[in-house]
Amino acid sequence: MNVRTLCLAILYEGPASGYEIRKLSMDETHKFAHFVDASYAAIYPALNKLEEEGLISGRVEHQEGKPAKRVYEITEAGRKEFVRSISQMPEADKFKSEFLLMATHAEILPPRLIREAIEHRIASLREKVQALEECDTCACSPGSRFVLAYGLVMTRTSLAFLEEHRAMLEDVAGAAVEQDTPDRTEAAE
Amino acid sequence: MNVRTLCLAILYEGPASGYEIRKLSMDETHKFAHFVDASYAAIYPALNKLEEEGLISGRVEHQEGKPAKRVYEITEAGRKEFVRSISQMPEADKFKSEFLLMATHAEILPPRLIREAIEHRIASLREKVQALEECDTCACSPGSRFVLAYGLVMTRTSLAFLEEHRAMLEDVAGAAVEQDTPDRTEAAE
DNA sequence: GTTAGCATGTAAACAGTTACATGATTGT
DNA sequence: ACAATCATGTAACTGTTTACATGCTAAC
Repeated sequence: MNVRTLCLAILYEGPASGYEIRKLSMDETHKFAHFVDASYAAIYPALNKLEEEGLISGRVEHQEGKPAKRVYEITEAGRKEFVRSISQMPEADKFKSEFLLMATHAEILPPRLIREAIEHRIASLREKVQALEECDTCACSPGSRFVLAYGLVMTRTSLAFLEEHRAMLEDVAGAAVEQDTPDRTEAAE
Repeated sequence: MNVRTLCLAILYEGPASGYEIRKLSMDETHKFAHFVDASYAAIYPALNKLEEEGLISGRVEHQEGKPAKRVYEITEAGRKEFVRSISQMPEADKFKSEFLLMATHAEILPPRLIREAIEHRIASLREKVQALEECDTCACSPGSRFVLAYGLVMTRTSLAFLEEHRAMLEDVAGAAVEQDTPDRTEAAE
């Protein structure tokens, strides 16, 4: 998904400014967390283009004690365009994990690093589980409830797997590295 | 992860040509499937740059009945650089799902589309589970075994969740749309 | 009086894709 | 004859990020 669709998706829920869209796209507990996290430099031009196309309409809103903000609202044409853009057969999920890349190479990395990375990951997965558990599922649509429940199940599964199998990585960490001995050629090829 | 690191990761396992790296990066059952899928236009320049930097070295290999290929091998400096590049604390996993975006908005989409998307997803998840089950885990390192096992558990969980809760989406699909314009749907490719 | 947050935006750079260009060989 | 696979590569484009620029208010 691109920033354009992200903006439409968020504005479909209700009016927001560029700044608020950014905050929402970063909030892990928000449903859009499953999709993108965009920077301001991507959001503002996207909003301007969407307004040019008549898919959203903006108005300046003055606030006390804060700078004025430009609040956008989705138009009827925008709603149609959004529905059209999510009506194609979805592509397979895309997933990238630096942790799994590290895990694959546990043997050639220092045990300390592996242990730290595991602890770090467990901590952030626990945080995410907690945040998802605290979401008020009553407040949202059935579709969003499905997605939140899915996120919770997947995050719990990920956490449980790591807690159960962490020894698999910790026990082999550093096994294929000789620290002091210079020019050690590895046996495995 | 970027194409540069992908190339180093694959060449760390053994020599390969640009064409072969592409194939490996696309193979869902291969361990690198968890990381990136790069196009030729990204791989070839990356390989040239890595060779310039002395991190890999290439030689032309002539073949009978096929065009010659340029096979690259990782150098000692390349191995060091790869270890260095995966030694930073891993960032949180990145995940994008067009299916979940669609699911979130099940209410405003036609039931037919939702049903098709679910069937499609179930089919591809089943394929992935089967492919992962057929992987010969004995042949690979403990780190790779961990990653493969993780992939299998997560894929099975995703599949089970969808099979158990598909009704949640199917029952609400189209609930929030007025059929004022009858059957203006075009056949998707 | 400095840091943090609100708010919008631009310029330069980077990463990566699509489409194109080439050419050989094998199979239908 | 035509398509598919192997094999390498470039040009143009898209999308996105980093760093910068501005300025106002609130809190420490």
